[in-house]
Amino acid sequence: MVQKRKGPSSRPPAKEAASGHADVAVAAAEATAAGPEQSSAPVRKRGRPRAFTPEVALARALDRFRDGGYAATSLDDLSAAMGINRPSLYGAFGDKRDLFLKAYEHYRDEVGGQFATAFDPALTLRQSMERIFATALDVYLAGDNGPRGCFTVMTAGSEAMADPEIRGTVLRALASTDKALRKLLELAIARGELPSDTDVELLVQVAGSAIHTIAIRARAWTPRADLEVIARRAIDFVCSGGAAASAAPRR
Amino acid sequence: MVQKRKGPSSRPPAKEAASGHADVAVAAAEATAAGPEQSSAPVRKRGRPRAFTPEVALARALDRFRDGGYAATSLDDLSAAMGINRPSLYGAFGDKRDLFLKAYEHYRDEVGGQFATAFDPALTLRQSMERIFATALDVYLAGDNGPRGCFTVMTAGSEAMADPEIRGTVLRALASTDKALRKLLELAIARGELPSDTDVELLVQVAGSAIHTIAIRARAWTPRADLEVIARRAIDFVCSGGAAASAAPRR
DNA sequence: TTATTTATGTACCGTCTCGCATAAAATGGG
DNA sequence: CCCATTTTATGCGAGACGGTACATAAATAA
Repeated sequence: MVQKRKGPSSRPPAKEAASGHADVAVAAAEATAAGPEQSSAPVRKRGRPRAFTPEVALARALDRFRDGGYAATSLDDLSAAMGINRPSLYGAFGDKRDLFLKAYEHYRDEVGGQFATAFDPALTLRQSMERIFATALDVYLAGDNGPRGCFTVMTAGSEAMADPEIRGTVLRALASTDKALRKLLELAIARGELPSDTDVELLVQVAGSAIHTIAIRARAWTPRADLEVIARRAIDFVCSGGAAASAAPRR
Repeated sequence: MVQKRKGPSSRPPAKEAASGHADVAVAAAEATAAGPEQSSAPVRKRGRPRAFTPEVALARALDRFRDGGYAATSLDDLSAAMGINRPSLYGAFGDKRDLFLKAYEHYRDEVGGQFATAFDPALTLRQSMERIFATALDVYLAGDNGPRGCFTVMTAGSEAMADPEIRGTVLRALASTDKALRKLLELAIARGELPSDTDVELLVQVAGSAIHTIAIRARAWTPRADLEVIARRAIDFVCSGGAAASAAPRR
């Protein structure tokens, strides 16, 4: 956590260094959010307790960032949406950029969890593919003010170019999806669902890029039916193994 | 947040209504940019001449918008980069949002022109595909401060959700690319470069989504060689006609 | 109880934001 | 030559921006 920005005498890092693993204990709290007062650890911390649950506050912040992006979302917007006054917000999550990074990680956990069920090895290849794209459509089209799209794609388009740390998270997210798709296809080959000479990288590319094009088009309010056509083509193509990858090129 | 519409008494539209086709005459100037003083129309307008060329000023503005996006680019940034003080800038292009839209149209003309050579009917399908992706890589990886990516993808991720007019331009750009690819493939079929039972929509999707995934990854500093691999796969796939589209699905 | 620790709410800082009012400068028309 | 027209530069102003002091409130430890 080098974080070159920020002037001297930054308090939040000092707090982390002083209280040690306090943040870890808080982060261990499950997102189930059963009751507002019932925290995870039986040991109560020393001072005045927080009036908010960090998990749900982060989710609220994420909503705002997903709607407008980093630059267009002000701390006032965030403070209002999270129900936390700015000084508390700053004390709990650091400055705006820190909050953005934490919200992004929250997104990765949340959406990663939604996609995880689609990659369940108990499913057939086709079942997995159907769920992957069904989840993608649900995630990308949801939103009170309009389709929120894919946060990784949004962030790649805005902050990833100039900010190395944010870029790192984007690259990690992209690589994670590629890897999951590759593993899924290799498992399908091992099971005999796809022929052993399948061009895995081609199928990974077709499926992954279909997700990206869906994310982009969703943000522009492309009707769900149109996106489903794109998804259907990718699913059928992958599940057919690329329709004879061993066929000789025609020219 | 994208700032509603603009209050009453907006001057730039009034000026357009008064001076009539002034903007059209300026817009008709070729982008060749031969000399700074030699304007398009031989008739000089009445008042004090402009100290800048609208075309190159728009190009400068576009550079800034492509680097940081709409919200993160201030009018001071734009004013400095264009070499135009804010009031002149406002008088010539309207407010920030108007300037963004005009810069976007400039981008569409410029990049559309670069891609146009790739869609020359005199080229073979493979030659066209090679040029399309070579152009995409050049355009998306260029930039003094980092890879600028695809402006349409960037704008889809940021402003397109909440601003209908910007969204319209994004949708037009997306549809334009799809249409050009479709036409290219249909021509290839008519010439016998691809079999008549080729699944055109599948190939359009694979090529178009490859462009999108390249644009996204480029913004995150993915090495050019990695992007070339993606391009290569899309090119070979399309030029092989999808490797037997008529093959029966395996399951 | 008292001390300590942590979080909260108000209020504020300096800076930047966008847009515009104003007046000077540069051209063509009469 | 003077006027009309258009663009230029200076600079202002109301508000939003990110970030922070400060005093207060609420909890635990001694």
